[in-house]
Amino acid sequence: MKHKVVIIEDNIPLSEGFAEIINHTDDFEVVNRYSNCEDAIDNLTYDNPDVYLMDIELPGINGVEGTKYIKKALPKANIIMVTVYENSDIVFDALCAGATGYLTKNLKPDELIDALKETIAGGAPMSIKIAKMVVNSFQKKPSKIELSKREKEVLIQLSEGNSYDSIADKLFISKNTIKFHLKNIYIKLQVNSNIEAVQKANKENLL
Amino acid sequence: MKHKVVIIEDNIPLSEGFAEIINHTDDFEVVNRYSNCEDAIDNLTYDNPDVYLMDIELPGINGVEGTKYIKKALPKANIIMVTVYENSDIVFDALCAGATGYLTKNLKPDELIDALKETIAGGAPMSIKIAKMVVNSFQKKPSKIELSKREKEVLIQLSEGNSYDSIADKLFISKNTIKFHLKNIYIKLQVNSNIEAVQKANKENLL
DNA sequence: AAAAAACCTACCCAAAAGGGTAGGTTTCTC
DNA sequence: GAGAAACCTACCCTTTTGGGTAGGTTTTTT
Repeated sequence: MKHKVVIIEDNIPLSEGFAEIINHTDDFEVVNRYSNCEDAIDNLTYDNPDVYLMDIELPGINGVEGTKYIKKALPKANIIMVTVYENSDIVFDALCAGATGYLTKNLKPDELIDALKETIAGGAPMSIKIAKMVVNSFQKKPSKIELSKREKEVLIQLSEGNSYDSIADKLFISKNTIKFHLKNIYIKLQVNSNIEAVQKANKENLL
Repeated sequence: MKHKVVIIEDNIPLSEGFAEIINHTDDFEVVNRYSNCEDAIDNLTYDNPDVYLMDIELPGINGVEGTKYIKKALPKANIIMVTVYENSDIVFDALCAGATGYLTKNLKPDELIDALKETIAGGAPMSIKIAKMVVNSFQKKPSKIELSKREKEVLIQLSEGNSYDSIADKLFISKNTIKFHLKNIYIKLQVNSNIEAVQKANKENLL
């Protein structure tokens, strides 16, 4: 049994090209092609493919919203975004929406097939630049702000929802000392409330 | 000029195997091999390789800490983790530490070379499972908690560091209403302070 | 040994937040 | 058109925070 692929792409020549490539393989076949999400969504359970190839820029519902919808209806569906966009926001939006992989449209036939195979094998095919972007997103650049050990402890306790009183108890220091550290933290972090301090510390990875 | 590779791996046969494979290519050569991070760190600027292949489990400084150190000294260094661990914490720790890629040790010679090439091309080589893990980490599963529109607005304002008074002004409602919504939010989120509410809302992606 | 950071404590006061009760309107759903 | 849910407001009072001053000790750096 071949793995079923559905293509959602409004550029018909491109869509046909993909289908051509896929239908020449032994493992995959294109069971349907759509030029918009709406039509694809109407036939979700009928098509029930192993993999969707999804364009992002589509008339009507765009690829990211379409991905969310399909994922809600068919949580096990694999959706590979195939698009020209390498803008980071769009990439991350697509991944957050539930995309399994993300390829750019300049891909070679081999790469398309490899991506399909990787998807079936439980992987997440990505083009080189995208993979790099994704990995980079983990690399939090160190903040220039330096908190002392004690200040970090206080902030961690605070972030866990403790009041100054209970933090004082836990750290065996007085509430006044907690406030003293907080004041310094606010200055270092350029904020003036505990909420902002906790959020900024989280954002800058200070804890 | 061949691209320079340094291997940090305490399993000598494995290290030799990698070197053998790499030295048989036209594009890469192993300029040094170490069985611990300390020795590698001593020769950072002397070796100055294009790519490090780094084991995680090493005597002394482990691969993740070593990666942090090397990245600090040589920010442009490409460090590929090569390890048996597929535990998610370790993978993400390594990526956060600055690893360029992450491969598992059962890789084939071709895959190793491909990974090196991908690295030089500015990519982030990952084995299939790792790529999937990384992509999955973006897919925030929707929380079962539902906040009303107004509650979200209040929480967003709060997360931006505004006081109840200024939130009241911005939303054209009274401070009492702010407090009313907050009370309901605390119940829904099972917390009892604004800090916790903001943090939980962020974590659960409610805003 | 001197200087600089980091750490600790106490006190004061004003502002902000938490928790409770008690009412009302608007909007959507059945 | 009844009921539910979301939304809104006003009180009350207690606790918690923020911001200030003014001192001290310990630890690290120069």
